[in-house]
Amino acid sequence: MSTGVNLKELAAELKLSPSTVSRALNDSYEISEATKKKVISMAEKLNYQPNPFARSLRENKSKTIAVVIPERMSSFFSKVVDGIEEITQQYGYHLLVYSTHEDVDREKRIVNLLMNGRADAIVMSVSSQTSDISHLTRLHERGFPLVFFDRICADIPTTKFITNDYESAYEGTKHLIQQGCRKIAFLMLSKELSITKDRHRGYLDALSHAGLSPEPGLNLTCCQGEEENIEAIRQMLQSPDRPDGILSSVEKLALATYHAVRRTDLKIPQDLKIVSYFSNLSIAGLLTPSLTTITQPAFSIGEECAKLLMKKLTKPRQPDLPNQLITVPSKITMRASTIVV
Amino acid sequence: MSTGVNLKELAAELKLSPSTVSRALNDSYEISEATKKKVISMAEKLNYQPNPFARSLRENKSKTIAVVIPERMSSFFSKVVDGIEEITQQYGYHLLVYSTHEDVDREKRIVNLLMNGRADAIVMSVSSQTSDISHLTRLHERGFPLVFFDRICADIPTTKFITNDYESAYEGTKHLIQQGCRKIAFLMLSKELSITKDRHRGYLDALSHAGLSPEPGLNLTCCQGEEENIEAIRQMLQSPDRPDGILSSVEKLALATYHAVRRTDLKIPQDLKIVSYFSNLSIAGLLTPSLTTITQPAFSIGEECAKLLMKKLTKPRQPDLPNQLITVPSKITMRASTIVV
DNA sequence: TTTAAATACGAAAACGATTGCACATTTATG
DNA sequence: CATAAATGTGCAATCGTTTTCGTATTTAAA
Repeated sequence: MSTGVNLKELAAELKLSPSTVSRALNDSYEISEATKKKVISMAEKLNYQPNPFARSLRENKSKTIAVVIPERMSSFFSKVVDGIEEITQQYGYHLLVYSTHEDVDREKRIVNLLMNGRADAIVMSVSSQTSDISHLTRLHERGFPLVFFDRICADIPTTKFITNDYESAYEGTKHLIQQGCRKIAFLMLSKELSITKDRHRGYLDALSHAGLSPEPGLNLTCCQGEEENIEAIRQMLQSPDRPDGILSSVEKLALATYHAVRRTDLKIPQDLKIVSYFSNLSIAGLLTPSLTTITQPAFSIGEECAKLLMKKLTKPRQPDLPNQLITVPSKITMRASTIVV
Repeated sequence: MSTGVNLKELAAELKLSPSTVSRALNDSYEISEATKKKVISMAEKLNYQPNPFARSLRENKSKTIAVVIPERMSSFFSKVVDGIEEITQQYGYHLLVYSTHEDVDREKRIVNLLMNGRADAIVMSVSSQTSDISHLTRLHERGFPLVFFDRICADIPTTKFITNDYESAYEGTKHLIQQGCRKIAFLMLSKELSITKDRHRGYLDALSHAGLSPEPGLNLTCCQGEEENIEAIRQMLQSPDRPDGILSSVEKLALATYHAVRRTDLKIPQDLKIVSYFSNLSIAGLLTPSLTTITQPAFSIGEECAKLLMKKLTKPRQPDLPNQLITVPSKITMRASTIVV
C-alpha cells in the first residue's frame, strides 16, 4: 500500500547485508566511510523510510507523545499544544492529541488506552470532573512518564507546570477592589480542579485582606452547557445582592458573563467589573468593553513540558521525572472592563 | 517500563501456546468456548494489553489517522478535529494531529514523515502557501488514503469535503448589496487557496448580477501577521475610495477588521457592513456590533471525513477513495454588523 | 468397524528493524 | 615473520503479534 522499499530490499540493491545497511544508516563506527556514503545515497535514491513500527517494537519506544486536554476549542489549550509541538517536532517526535471533553470517563478510557506503550509519555491537563485519579496513579506507578500542566493532580509525584494561580487571582481580585468593587463573585468550572482551588484561595485572601467577607452566594460553579452557564450568571446578576465585580477563573465563563450581561440592564464597567483568566488576547481587546485579563504563557508552558520530556526521553540514562511544581508567572492586563473612564 | 504482561507470558500462565491465546482473544472459531472464557478472564486479570507496534508491524496498519491543519487556534479547525475524533475513537483509532502553521515547508516535512506508514490515512486542509502540491500527489499516487476538507487540492483525484463556498459567498455578497453596500471589499488569506477562489467567484458574480463592477483595490490579500493585517485593512478603510461593505473569507480577518475599524471613525454597520465566514458563534454574537456570519458545519465535516475513512479502513476489501467533491451547506446568520436599525 | 470430517490446539514463519557475536581481512607490533 | 589488534561485514536472534500449516483427538457417516 503505502510502504516503499524496506531494509532488506535496500541491502539487496547494494549487495550488502541488512545489518551493514542498518549500521551505515545509523552512522555506526563499525562501518567504513565509503560504504556509508554508498548506502546513504542509495537510500535517498530509493527513498527508503524505516518502518516506524519495526523500530518501535525493537527499541521499545514510539517517538510519540500523547497530549490529553479537556477541550480543543480553547485558545489556552491550543497554544499549549502548539508549544509542545514546536519542541517535539525538532526531535522527530509525533503528537497524539486527545480531548476528554471535560468527561472523566473519556479521560479514563484514553489513559487506559495509552498504557500499552503507544506513546512514550503523556502530558495532560485533567478534566473538570476528575476527582478519582486512580487511572493516573496507576499509570504513574508503572513508571510511565507523565507531566501535568495547569490542571494538575497534586497527589501524583511527578513534574507539574502551573502559573502563579494564587498570586494572579489575588492580584486580579485586589484590582477589582481597588476599582471600587465590594461584592465580588468567583466563577469556576468545578471545585475539584487544582486551578480553581488555588485561584479561589487567592480570591478569598484578597477579599479578607481588604476587610471584605466572602459571600457564599457569589461563588458560582458552572457546568458544561454554555446556555445554562449564561442563565446561571444572569440570575446571579439580577438577584437582590448581585455582585459588582466578577473574577472568572476560566476563559469560557468570561464569555458567558458577557452574554449574561447583555440580557440585563447592567453596564460594564460602571455596574459590574470583570477580570478573567483569558488566553485569546485578540478577542479580549475586541470585546465591548475590552476585557481585563490574566494571561498565562500558554505557548511556553507547552514548550517547557516538551523540553522536559525530550530531555528525559532522548538522553541515555535519565532519572524519573522529579516531583516538582514549576510555576511560571501569568500577566494581568488592565482593560476597559475594570476601569471607569 | 510501561509494558505489562505480553502474549507469551499470558500463554505460559495459562499453559497454552501463544497462538491459541491470540486466537482466543481474537475470537477465532477454532477455539472452544471453554478456553476462550479462560483466556479472556486471565487476560483481564493480568491486564494484558497487546503491543500496538507488534500488531501494526504484523498487520501493516497502525489504527492511526493523521490530521494536518493550518492552525490550531481556530474554532473551525478545532471543531473539525473534534468531529473526526468523535468517529474514529469509536473504532479504536488514534489521531496524530499536526499544524503546518500555514507554512508549506512544514507541510511538506509533515507529509513526508507520514509516508512511512505511521498513519493509515491523512485528512487535511492545506496551508495558504501551498501551490506546489507535489508532496501530496506523490502521497496519493502511492495509494495512500488521503481526504481533503475545506482547503482542498482540486487536482488530486480523491474525496474532498467542502461547503457551498460559491453560493454562500454569493449570498453573503448579495446580502451586503441588499443592505445598501455598493463598494464591497473581499478579504482573503491567499489567492492559491481553493476556498478563496470559490468564494471570490461567488463574490464577483453577486456583484456583477447586481450591476456592480469589482474594484481591484478592494481585493485585499492578507498575510500571517495579525498586526500587519489590521494595518492593511485600516489603510484600505481610510483610503479615498474606501469600501462600504466587507466580505471576509476567513474568520481571522473578520477579527482583524473589527480591530482596524476601531482605529478609524467608521461605525459598523452605518459606514461599513461586514459579513464573514466564522465558526465561533458565541464570539460572533459578542462582537460589537454582533457579526453576520457564514457558518460552516465544522463538526459534521470532521465526522464525514472520518466516517468515510473508517469505512475504507475497517471493512475488508474497499476500493480507493473515489474522486468526488462532497458539498455540505453552510449557513448565513444575519446579525447587527449588516443591519442598520 | 472403518473412514471421513470436524474440532481444538501447537510449532514455526512471517512483519522490518537493531544488535551481539563470529569471522575474515588488513594493519600494527614485537 | 609471527602474532595481536583493528577494521569491516555477515549471521542470526530478538522485539510481540498474527497466521499458515500440521496434527492429534473426537465425532459423524458409511
